[in-house]
Amino acid sequence: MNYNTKSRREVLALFEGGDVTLTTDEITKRLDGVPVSTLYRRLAALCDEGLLLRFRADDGSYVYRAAHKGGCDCAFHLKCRECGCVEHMECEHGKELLDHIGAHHGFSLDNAKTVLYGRCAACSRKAAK
Amino acid sequence: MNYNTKSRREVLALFEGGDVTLTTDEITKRLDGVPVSTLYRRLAALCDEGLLLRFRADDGSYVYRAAHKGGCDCAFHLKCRECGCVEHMECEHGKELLDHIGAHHGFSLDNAKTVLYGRCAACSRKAAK
DNA sequence: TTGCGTGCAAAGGTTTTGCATGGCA
DNA sequence: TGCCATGCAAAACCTTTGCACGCAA
Repeated sequence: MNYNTKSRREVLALFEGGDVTLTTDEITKRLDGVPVSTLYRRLAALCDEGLLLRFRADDGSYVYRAAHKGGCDCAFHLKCRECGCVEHMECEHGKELLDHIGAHHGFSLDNAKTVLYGRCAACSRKAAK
Repeated sequence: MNYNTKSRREVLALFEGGDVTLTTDEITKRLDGVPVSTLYRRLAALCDEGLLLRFRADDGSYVYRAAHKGGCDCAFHLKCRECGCVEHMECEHGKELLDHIGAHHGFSLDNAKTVLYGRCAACSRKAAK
């Protein structure tokens, strides 16, 4: 399974080199000519393989992100609701909270699925003007 | 605007008394007979008024929750991906992290929109068996 | 050759909208 | 009475699926 086909290569190429986060809409536009059914099937397969992660966007559509090899080490991901950027929060405070949530609240967090929403520093500055 | 109509009263009644979280599907079933278009319009209006909060569920549909008067004081909400329960995490650790995120990462969190996903204590125990 | 992948079109589920009518204030 | 709310049906939207054909291994 998982033949090395053209569409597979094209989809993966979009996510190369960095913390790319793409909506289904962006993917279909960049891969103009590829039928959506193929895209959905390929994206789903890549998620199954663990190469991509899939989230629900606020508008109900999907958003995909490349899974970091070996798993992302970040405690949390901070997504700006204005510019859409995603910050990876890799600091001790965050990791402590993860431990605390597990130890004191009995809750094991799925941090591949967890995104904190808010407004990033840049957009806060813009809004303050 | 916002007349005190039958459907408005019925929708609000569902959210009375506690931390209720309802999917659109549950709402339409409990209010059998009310057309979905009315429900969607009323739910949207109640969100605009600030009485309800609206989130995307994993299946792409909406989930509604009563907005606490004066805003929910919890640092975070922990949602179990198995049983669907939502825990309000009101502890100093969480609040410290909120402050830290603001102070050190320049990120102002919108905690009405932020939900941490994982597995609650009860479901973890069940899974361990 | 075998079996997954592709393309097209049709179906599925949830949410939104148009329009005429009904009901609150 | 004026204006918002309601009901019904149709549309919009994103995603999934069926089926015959194509292509990688």
